[in-house]
Amino acid sequence: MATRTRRTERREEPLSRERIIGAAIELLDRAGESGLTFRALAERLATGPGAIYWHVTGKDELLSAATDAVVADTLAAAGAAASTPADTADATPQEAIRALALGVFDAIDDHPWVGPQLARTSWKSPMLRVMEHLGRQVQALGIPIAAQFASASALMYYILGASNQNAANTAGAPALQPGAANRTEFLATVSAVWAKLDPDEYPFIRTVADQLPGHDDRAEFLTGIDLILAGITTSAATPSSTPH
Amino acid sequence: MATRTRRTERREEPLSRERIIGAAIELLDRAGESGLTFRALAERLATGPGAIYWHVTGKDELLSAATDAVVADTLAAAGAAASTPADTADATPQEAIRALALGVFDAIDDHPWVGPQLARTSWKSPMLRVMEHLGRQVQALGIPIAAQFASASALMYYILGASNQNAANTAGAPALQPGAANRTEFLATVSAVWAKLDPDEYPFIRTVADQLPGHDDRAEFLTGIDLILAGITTSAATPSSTPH
DNA sequence: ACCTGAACACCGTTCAAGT
DNA sequence: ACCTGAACACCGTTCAAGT
Repeated sequence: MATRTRRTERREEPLSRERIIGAAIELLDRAGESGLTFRALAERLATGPGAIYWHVTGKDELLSAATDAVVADTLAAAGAAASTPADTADATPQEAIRALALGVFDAIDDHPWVGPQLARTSWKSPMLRVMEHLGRQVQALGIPIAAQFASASALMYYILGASNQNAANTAGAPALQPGAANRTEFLATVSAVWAKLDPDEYPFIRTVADQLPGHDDRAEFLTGIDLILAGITTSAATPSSTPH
Repeated sequence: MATRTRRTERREEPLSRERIIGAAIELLDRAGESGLTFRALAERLATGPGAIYWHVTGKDELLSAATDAVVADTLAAAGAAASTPADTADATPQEAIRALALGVFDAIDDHPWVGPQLARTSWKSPMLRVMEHLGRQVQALGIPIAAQFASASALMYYILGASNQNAANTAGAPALQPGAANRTEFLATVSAVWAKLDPDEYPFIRTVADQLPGHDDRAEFLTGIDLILAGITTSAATPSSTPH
């Protein structure tokens, strides 16, 4: 987790890139991407808007740095949890991948602005870091080299997309943020809307509508991970099984 | 494909929601998300900024409508191509899913702003439409009901994430947009950067770096689709194979 | 009913001026 | 070297006024 700083900054400590990024993360967590403003940031840091530009080139770099910080924290925590003997003796690659995936899932749930930011930043350092960790476990699974990149990519994109969707759903009920109660309420609402869709246009969505309310988001997320893991291992066993 | 309108609008035809959305898509395609401005839009439509608000509630709705239009066009085209006897006699569900996936992939390649927009919009109509089409094919595969949603979701998120990444890569070389030559050049540059990463921090990325330049993006994308399809079918054959 | 365009309250960013 | 804060060039959105 990113370091929590006090609401009102003590002005004695000088401005620094680190403090700016920390304050930016706080603003983003509380008010979303539109909440990050150089003026709001300056007020929070008890300085002027221009001062920030001495430590940071602009808003883009600030957003990247904030995203990078969150992801780095997440991977450090997930990596430690997976490889420390304190957890489970020696984790299988599958277990390590699940732990990694859940780490990203929870991080994006805590910081909903991170998802869109990751998707936007092409192959910059945060995505690279996640890919690196996933790729090592894919290698540990014994997947042939030629299929490793595709395997890690499939996991990566699923993790990013599902986490993003989940975070967007959570933000969908704008009243209270962390309440688990109103999230299930939100899902019930969505389910009701789906059930009323045009049967000719949305037959599949309708049949699936009543499964929605009971879902545990994290469990459902892991189901998808397992599904892709199954695809990775069986595809490696019988290479190029399906022609295109 | 969305209807191309002339650069300078003939001012005889009255303003309409449809014309506004068309002009918005043109602006987005040419200049990206930041290029869509009510002032630029007004100039293009030979009117004032305020006029647009009579047909559209605001920028958010305009962006949603533009995204919806692109996705609707794409699905209409992909659906027709997959189900028409003119193409191949009767397509298997796998082939239909690949066609659908490629349709979205190409659409996001043509309209890079669509990807982030789709990811942002939770379970609104464009995503729902894609899910519906994917879900029908998943049903056609004979997947049990309980696993259908997870299967369609995995496909959906992979498609969205991979298409997005590809579009971001294409936009990464800002000089010429459609040139296939400089995209491979871009990948060569990325590969070179990856090869020089710290061996202790990025062992996996380094081993994978030299595979990057030769890749056909669309083929690589389909490899991932096939991998997930393999997971879907084998998971259905042996339910809950991997515990969590 | 539909359009105009000035005006309002914001932005990110710059930069002369201070310490 | 680091900070200040006014100023610039933009935004999305509103709204009285026109036709």
